[in-house]
Amino acid sequence: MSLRYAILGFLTIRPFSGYDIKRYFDNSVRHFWSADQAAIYRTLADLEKDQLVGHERVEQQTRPDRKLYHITPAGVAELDAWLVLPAAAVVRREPLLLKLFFTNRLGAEGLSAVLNAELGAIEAQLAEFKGILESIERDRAEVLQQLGDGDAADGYRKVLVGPLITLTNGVRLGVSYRDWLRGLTQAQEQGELTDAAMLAELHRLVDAV
Amino acid sequence: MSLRYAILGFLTIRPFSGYDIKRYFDNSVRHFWSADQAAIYRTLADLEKDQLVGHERVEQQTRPDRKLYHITPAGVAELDAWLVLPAAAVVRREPLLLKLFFTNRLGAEGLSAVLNAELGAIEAQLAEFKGILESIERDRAEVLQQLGDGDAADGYRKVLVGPLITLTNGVRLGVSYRDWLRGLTQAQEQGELTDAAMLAELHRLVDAV
DNA sequence: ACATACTATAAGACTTTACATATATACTTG
DNA sequence: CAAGTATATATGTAAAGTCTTATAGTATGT
Repeated sequence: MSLRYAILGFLTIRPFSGYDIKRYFDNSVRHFWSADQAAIYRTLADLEKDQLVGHERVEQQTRPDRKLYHITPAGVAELDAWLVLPAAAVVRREPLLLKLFFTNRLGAEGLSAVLNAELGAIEAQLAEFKGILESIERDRAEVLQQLGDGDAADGYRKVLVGPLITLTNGVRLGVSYRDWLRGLTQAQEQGELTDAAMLAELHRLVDAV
Repeated sequence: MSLRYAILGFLTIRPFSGYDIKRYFDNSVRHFWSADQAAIYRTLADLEKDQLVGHERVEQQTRPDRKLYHITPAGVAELDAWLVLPAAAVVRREPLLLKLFFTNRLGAEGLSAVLNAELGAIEAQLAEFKGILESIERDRAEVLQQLGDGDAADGYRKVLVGPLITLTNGVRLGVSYRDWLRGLTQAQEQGELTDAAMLAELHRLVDAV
């Protein structure tokens, strides 16, 4: 369960409430990590039981009190130990690929419907990435102007590298995915979605590896 | 739960036992779908309860009896209805990206260790894809020679298209993933794993979209 | 001779994730 | 003014998936 580590990681940036963490997830790492709100609150409770995080109650007049969680030294140690471990193999389950695996049962109209729906989804995601990039740059310009040139600015820039790396992954793989879908659509339109044509393409790809 | 549909799909090819299905999963679709052995047997029982599949007991002297499952007309209808639906959005959870998101805590050695482990894994997978392609081609040549030129051969070739499509996806995305990892390794070696350099690369990528 | 792996199915316990709902208040929008 | 959205935490429950163990014979390798 790496949700524990995801939360510990966020808490190394600064203290957060459960509600904050949920929003942070949804805004910054949704394309490679998502978490249920209920799971976040329960995991925070677990982490606290293990003394990896602690919290202070922050009273609010107009809203329910916030529980502002912070990471403990033991929590930092646990996180750092996990970070250097090779990443666990991921179990993938992609319903679209499953559908395409049975293309022969889909029929031409069914196939183009499925492909078009997926193309729309990936294009929306690429647009979202563009938005994320822009918002990161706006933030960065603002923060760097405030901080000037010093250790604080250096620290901020180092923290930025990780999010930028993952964003690069999203954009690169997203583009490949879109191109693959476009290729399929085109092949279908030109009646080239045959075993022979696919095999030829695969050879091109594999030989270039 | 699309495991139901995955199994229904396989049973449209020909009857299978639970054991067969598990092997089929592991050999052909593991890179985008995996299933637990216990889950397969339970799902087969569920599908039978819903009368979407049936089975005959095949006696064996040397081994436990096989239950050879076949799909029913109701099962085919259920599968075909699912196939044309737009694919459900996938929830991704990628531990590697989570680690890289917190690159600033990883340190240089930790980062290269994690990147190298992942590079090894993806290169092994690409090699596996190459092997799958070769085995498909061997099979194809053999089967087509047996079948000659007729409806049976046409049917076989149509069934092949789906697997080839998903394999193309695996190879294309795998190559992109590997190139992304290589880029990171190179950038790190050259001390260019900075926010400014990453932002510049992201701009190149996003502008090309 | 012994250990390991393959064929074949299945039940039990457990973990993880998802979905719904509860509570309480403020602010916005039609 | 009603409905919806946002803030903030928490519980209950169902579904889905994983891990372990059981049975039982064969085959293969060391």
